[in-house]
Amino acid sequence: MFGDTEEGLKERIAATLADLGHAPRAVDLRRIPFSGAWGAATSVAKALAGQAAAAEVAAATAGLAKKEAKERAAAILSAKAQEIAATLAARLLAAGVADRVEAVNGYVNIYFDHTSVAARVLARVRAEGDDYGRGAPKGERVMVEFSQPNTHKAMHVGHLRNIALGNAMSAILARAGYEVLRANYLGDIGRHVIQCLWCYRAFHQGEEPPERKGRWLGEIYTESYARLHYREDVIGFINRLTSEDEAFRLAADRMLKELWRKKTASGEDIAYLLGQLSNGKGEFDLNKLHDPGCVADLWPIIGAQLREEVQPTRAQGPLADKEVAQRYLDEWADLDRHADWWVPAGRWEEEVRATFQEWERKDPEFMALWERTRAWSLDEFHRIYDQLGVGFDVWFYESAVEEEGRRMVGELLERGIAEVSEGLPVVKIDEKLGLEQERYRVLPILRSDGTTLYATKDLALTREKFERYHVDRAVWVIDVRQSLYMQQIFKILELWGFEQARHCHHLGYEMVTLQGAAISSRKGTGVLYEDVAAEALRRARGVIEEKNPEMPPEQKGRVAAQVGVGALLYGMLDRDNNKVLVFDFDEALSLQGQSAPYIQYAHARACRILERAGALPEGEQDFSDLTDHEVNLIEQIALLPEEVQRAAREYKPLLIATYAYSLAVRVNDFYENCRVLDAPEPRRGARLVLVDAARRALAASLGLLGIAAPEAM
RNA sequence: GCCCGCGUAGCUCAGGGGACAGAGCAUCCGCCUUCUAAGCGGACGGUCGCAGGUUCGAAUCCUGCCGCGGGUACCA
Repeated sequence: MFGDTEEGLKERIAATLADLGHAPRAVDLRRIPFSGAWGAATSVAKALAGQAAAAEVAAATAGLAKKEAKERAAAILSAKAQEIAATLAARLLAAGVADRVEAVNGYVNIYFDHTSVAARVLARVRAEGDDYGRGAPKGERVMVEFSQPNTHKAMHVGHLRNIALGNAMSAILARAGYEVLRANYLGDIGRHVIQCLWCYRAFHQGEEPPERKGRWLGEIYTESYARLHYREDVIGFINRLTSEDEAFRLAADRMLKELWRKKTASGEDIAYLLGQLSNGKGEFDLNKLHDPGCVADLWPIIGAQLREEVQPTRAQGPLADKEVAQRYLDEWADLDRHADWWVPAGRWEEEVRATFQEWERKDPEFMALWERTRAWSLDEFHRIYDQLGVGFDVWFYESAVEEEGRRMVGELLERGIAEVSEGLPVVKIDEKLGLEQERYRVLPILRSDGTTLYATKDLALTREKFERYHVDRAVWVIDVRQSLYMQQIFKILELWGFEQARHCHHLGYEMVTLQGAAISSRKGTGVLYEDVAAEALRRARGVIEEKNPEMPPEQKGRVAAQVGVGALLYGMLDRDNNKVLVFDFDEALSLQGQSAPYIQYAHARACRILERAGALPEGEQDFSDLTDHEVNLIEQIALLPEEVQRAAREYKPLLIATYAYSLAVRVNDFYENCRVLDAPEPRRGARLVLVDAARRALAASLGLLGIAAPEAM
């Protein structure tokens, strides 16, 4: 907290306490929490008071009621603490520890000499320049894997949280002194890709748009999901309907008579349907029908019944709850738009499996299609990374680790780490670790049909990280829901003998939701990154036009991008990663208050002062008679190096996000209260040096968050 | 069932043993002849989910309970 002086200070306090006859005990040090007061405080006196006054307290409170006794004890202890603090403070002062040492409230406050500490801090910032805050090299190589988008799917704002966290974490670790490798791992194969390509070939071959093909592919994926789940959705709908709508149940008999007249359904199926539609249990199961096709004929009859419930034409019908019926009618209409899917849907799953086989046997035609469409997605991803200013050192692809994954499964089986259970290779982790209670459970590492799982590839890939990239520590930025899975992977790697596995870390984050509903690219309920970013840039541009119309148009565009994207990124970083983030468009795009633009603005203001001032003054400046505004700012600037270390240690970019904001608050406070350019010398020179240091600290902390620091806004 | 996370101002969130619990948004009032007002000052607003415990001291640590979310062998 106070650099090299911290340990020394603690030792001197401890020695002084020993001198005063107190038993040895740990000495705490913290910052004095008052504005304008800069120094270290210790609460040892409070702790010592508890022991020193124990007997006195016991005597004074004997026989008193609990509440009274407590108040009495508190009074005695607080007086005792202040007494010890006062003695200690006097000794420290006499010993020349500092020019000002005071006992306040039982604390001992050791005040820094503003002038000399300010000079030291600002000299350090100036000497280190753009490297201010960089920690000494740790000699450890860390790989941070993040982003991991799936090709053939759209990028939505949920993915942005991952990118923002991973990018910031990488920057923080790098500045803290680690050698960092940023890795991306693209899901370019798997069920989702096969599904998308099946849908593309079956329904959209040759109709791709001239641009934004990646996005279009995402839409195809969403459609494939809807198609493949169509029957399930219909059955689910019927089950909910029959359990909730009594009028509907009572009409079952009439509806099935109508179906019977169509003569398409067998008597057995009619009987089954009648039972399911009228019993209200919601257990209708498609597999129990001889001919699922009859549901297609029943479907319009269901719709007619719901319309009848909403707007009765027959007087004698049972009374329906119109609100419920209307809700179901709306849902029916949604599903009815794709009524023609029902019959062919029966063979789609089969078609998808066949497509999977094409991949497995590397069918040339299929491979060509896969590569072509994959490139569409990759192009789009690269555009997004460029806009975000995110770069990667290593690109991994799921498609490239499948084979290695299979080999690895063989190896794990041979070594007895994995075993075949219930027809597939698994690792019984708890059993292998000899744990009595279930904790890591069982992880399947290959499907029973021999196709690979995510775990298959992940295990193989991680081994590659260790062996080929020689990383000492691997960090995964992934959804918290993978938390158990990640622990399983770490344990398996440990069982496998990888020492590095003990230092691996899962940087989990909670999901991004949309007013309660989870974002899902399967269901297409996401807010696409592209759309949000476009709007963010548009709003930022609007503010620039208003505030700074003189700025050259080319610069306006650049700054709008820096501000808009910055606002989005900051919104992803300024809350704890294990808190659900409800994405609010206006809040995320806000350009005021606690936000990236606020911090960027403080930076731009500092830049403007420096620009107008010309060159920085050379030599030592006089930092005597600093105002509270200046002291508070310097104190915050001085904090950056340790905040970087803490953020790296705790895997918390949030710490930097909060730090940057408080720094900007202090810069603005300084700006409002302290004139620089028209201040008399030597004050002017000293303040210019301070502004320069503040500017560097702001730029550095924004950089750690992956956010640009424009010089003008 | 078991495991993990969350619960702090009207809303969104910081703070995770210490000195009066802090921001932003929202609402209201004030500040641009002075280095960019994307700013600044002020007002309003809190039994820190509940109950015990540990401690000189608990929003913070421990236990139990309540509420919400997530995970729990062939999804990723």
